[in-house]
Amino acid sequence: MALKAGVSIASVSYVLNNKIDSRIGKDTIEKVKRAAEELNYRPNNIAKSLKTQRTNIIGLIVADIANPYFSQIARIIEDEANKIGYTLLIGSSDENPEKFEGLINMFCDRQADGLIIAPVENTEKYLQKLQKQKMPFVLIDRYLPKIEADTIQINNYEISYNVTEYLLNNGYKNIYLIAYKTQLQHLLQRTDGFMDVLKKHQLSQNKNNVISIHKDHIDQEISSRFDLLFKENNSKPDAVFFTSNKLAVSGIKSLMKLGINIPKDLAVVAFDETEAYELFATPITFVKQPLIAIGTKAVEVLYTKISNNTLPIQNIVLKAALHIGQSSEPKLN
Amino acid sequence: MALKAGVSIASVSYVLNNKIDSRIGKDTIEKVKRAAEELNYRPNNIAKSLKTQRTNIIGLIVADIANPYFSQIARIIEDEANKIGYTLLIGSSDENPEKFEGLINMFCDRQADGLIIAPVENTEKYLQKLQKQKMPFVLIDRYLPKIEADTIQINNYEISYNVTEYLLNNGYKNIYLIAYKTQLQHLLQRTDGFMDVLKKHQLSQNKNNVISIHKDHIDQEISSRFDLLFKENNSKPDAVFFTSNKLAVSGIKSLMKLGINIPKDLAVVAFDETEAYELFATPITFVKQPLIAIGTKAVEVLYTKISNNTLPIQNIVLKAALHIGQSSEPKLN
DNA sequence: AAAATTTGCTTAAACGTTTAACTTGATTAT
DNA sequence: ATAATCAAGTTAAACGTTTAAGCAAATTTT
Repeated sequence: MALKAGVSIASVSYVLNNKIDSRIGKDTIEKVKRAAEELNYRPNNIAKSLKTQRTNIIGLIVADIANPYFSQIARIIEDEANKIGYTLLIGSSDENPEKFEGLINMFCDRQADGLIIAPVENTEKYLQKLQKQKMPFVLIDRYLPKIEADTIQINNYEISYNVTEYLLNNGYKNIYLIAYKTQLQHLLQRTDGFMDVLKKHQLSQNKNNVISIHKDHIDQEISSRFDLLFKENNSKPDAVFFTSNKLAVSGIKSLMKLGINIPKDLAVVAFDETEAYELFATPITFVKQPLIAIGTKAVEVLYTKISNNTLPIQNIVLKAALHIGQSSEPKLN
Repeated sequence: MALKAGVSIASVSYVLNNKIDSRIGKDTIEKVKRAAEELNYRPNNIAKSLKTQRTNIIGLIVADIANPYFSQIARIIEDEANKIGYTLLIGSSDENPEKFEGLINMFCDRQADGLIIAPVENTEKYLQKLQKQKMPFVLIDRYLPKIEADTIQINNYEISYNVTEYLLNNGYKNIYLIAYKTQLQHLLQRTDGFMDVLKKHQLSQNKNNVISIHKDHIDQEISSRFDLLFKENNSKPDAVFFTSNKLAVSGIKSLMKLGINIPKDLAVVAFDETEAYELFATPITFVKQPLIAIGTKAVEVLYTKISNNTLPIQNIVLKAALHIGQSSEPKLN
């Protein structure tokens, strides 16, 4: 390239990087640009990265890329990253700590400039390792109490509290929460919000209004719990609140099999969006997370962190909204 | 690292890359391995790539990563790539030639070792550029007639032919095909298969049994076409065959609004899977593509291409299967 | 007119690996 | 005893950039 333009290798670099502070003559600039055009020249990013110690790569670790919640977020983050000149590398941990570690290592090996992470349970040590190596990162969706780091979260407790109040106000008395068996704080907060409303209204005798499902056997467990719940004739639920889209989809399938009419027999509220809701006969009421805000904030916070790793930690909480459909219409008595 | 082990930088390289052909003593191997362990040493891939001219990166360009068809394929390809030591970089063109070009450039700039591509219309020139630069690539899902390249496809014509015959055999007489307005061969083949069955059974008077939808206005166009079709009383369809999952989801939503009962009033067959079908009241009959085979074959073919770019071109055709639900049950008269 | 500064460009080191070529000492073959 | 071979390691060039430092010529300042 340099010889094609008939100038030094350094001049090429200065011109192509617009380093106008270093003084390059107009004709040299012309020569280089024309040669670059003609040769279809594209600088070698590998070499550039080796020298500059920056790759312009952001790594994203999601829990499950097949889940529309994460694939949507990934798209948003990709767009935001591109806007500021970064390439996004995506990995899916599938909630598996080993796979999670593998991804962390992969991103470190590829010298990502920073990471956006939805952490998995029991992965504190890997995040601590990142902190030791001064790899900038931002946690999204979840956080780990032992890790002091930048986070983007939503108001899980509050929105869950509000949803439960909303159902009560609509006349539902025997509300069940379908949750995960988990230690993940953001999910526990959803349960807490629910429970606190029950307590407040002295309905807390029913601690067993919370049904906890193991993430690896969603269909089986929901199906068998629902069979029991809706076949015994005392104390049937009149509303269920699913704390994730996967639980909701599985649960609704189960309810269809049981021939339960929504909302006549049972009100339903779900968490998160998925296209699947749209083919269900009754428009589903669901908690809509501010995905765009989450994605843009995550990139923004990470970018400031990459630029200056000594900045104080930010813990950003965004508000989710309740999107009201017909699945939770006021109860008719 | 080298000084930590007390050996030369070269010895470290030999040991860590298991270059046993070069003769390294047992104690040196020990020293290096222990030092690597202690320092938590991870070789710099950037430098490695600069020297070796290989990045161990495979790029994947899909048409729409939010579509479960492509996100599934992406997961499969990622797993396959990892198995053979490659990292997968994913990009989504959103059927936009400019974005497509941007991704091609990005992958070239990042020095991917090879690309797996679902090409967009009017992108021949970018693929030709790749061929000129000797960048190995494999086309999936689609192909461009002007481009001689390795491809993985399915038997689009045949499966569409079979689906149409199947509907006829089930007693449906007035079948409509919902297709895209497009020049993409694989989609045209689906239309051809459909039309050829109609012709064979002398039902071809109705060339307008094919409804072509512009990809950017799916909901509006389907909705208005269906409004017309099902409100006029002569020649109502008794079956529709959607040639993609997006068309199917949109179409089924429309049919729900129109209060049409499936399969009593209308049989439905879709192309490709999506979780959304599962929440629909009637289990949907759909064409199931062999996603795992597509993904593994794509990686396999690409890998042989990377290893030896002079090998002859392969055009692999895999078979799709019809997954029969209740949405296309034999017609009751 | 000499000194100082500015302009325009080049030189060369560095980034962290890989790998061919080399060295040195030990062993084996003649 | 000498030559040839082998084993175990080191040296140094190279990959394609960036960028500090250097240098000459032109311009400005004194």
